[in-house]
Amino acid sequence: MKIGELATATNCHFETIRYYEKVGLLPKPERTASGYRAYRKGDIARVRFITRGRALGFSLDEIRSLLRLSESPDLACAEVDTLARRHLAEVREKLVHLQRMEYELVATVERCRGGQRATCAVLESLAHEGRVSEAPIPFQSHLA
Amino acid sequence: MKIGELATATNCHFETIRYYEKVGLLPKPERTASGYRAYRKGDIARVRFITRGRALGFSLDEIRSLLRLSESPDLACAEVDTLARRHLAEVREKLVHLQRMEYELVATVERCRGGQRATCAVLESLAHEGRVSEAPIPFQSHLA
DNA sequence: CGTAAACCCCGGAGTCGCTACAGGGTCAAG
DNA sequence: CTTGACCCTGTAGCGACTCCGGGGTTTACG
Repeated sequence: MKIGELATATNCHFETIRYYEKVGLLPKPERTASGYRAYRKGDIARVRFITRGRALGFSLDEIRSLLRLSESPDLACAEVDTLARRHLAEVREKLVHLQRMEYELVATVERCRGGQRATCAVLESLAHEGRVSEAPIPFQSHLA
Repeated sequence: MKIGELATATNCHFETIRYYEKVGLLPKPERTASGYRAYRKGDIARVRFITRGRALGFSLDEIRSLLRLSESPDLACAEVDTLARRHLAEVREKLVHLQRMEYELVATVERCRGGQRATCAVLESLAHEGRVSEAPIPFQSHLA
C-alpha cells in the first residue's frame, strides 16, 4: 500500500501521514525499490487510532501516550482512564468558555437588531464596556 | 506613557502590545529621545478594544476590520453586524463540535468506570469503533 | 515507443497569536 | 557607582498541520 492508498483508506491527508511519521506517531515504513513508502494493513488501524483521538480533541502528545499504553502488555487501563478524564475536564472548560463567548456575542448582536442608529452596539460594546471575560482565548482553527 | 504602563493599564502583556504594533493593529507611537515608545491615553482604549474583541473570539483580522469600521465616519453598522453574526455562527459551530466531543468522551470514559478489565474501553473505542466525527478538529490552545 | 497524467520523494516555509529569549541600552534610587 | 527595573531590536519557538518547489517514477493511452 502506498501513501495515497493509506490516505484514502483512512481519510487522512497524505501530508498529514508524512507528518505523523516525522513526529514519531507512525513507524517508518518499508520502502519500495524506488523509495516509495510501502505500508501494510496494520498501519490503517494505527492512523485511524490517531485520527479518532484527534476527533476527540486529544493532542498528538496525548495520542502518543495512548498508543504506547495500548501496546503495553500489562494494559494500563488506569492511566488511560486518568488521561481521558483529564482531557474531558479540559474539553468542559473550553465549553464553558465558548458558551460565555456565545452569550456575550448574542447580547451584543441583539442590541443591534433595531437597524441603523447613530452608534453601533457592537462597536460600543468593544469600545466602552467593562471586561468581557478573563478566560483564556482559544485559537481560531484554520480547519473550522 | 511607556509600554509597561500601557501593559498594566490594559492588562495586556507588553510583548503582545509590541506584536499588535508589528501586525498593524496599533499605530506606531511617538518615541522619547532614548527611543522608548511613548503612548497617549487614547492608546489604552485601542488596546482594550482589541483585547475585548479577542475575548469574544474574534481573530486579529476581524478586529482589524472592526477597528477600521469603528473609525469610518459613515458608521457602517450593517457591516459590523454581519461580521459579528458570522462570528457568532462560527462560535456556535465550535460549540456543537465540542459538545459532541464531550458526549463521546463521557460515553467512552463511563464504560471504564467498572475498574480493571481485560480490554480498556477507551483504547477499544480508539482502536475499533466507527467514525467518531467528521467535524473539524480545533487546536489545543496553549493558553487553556 | 513516446508522452502525459498521476503519483511519489524531500526539505523548507507559512499559518495564527502570541511568548520567550539573547544581547544590548537607559534611567532612577540608594 | 552600582544595582535593578525598565526599555530596545530581532529572532525562534509552540501545535498541527498544509502547501510549495523542484525533482523522480509509474501507469495508461495513443
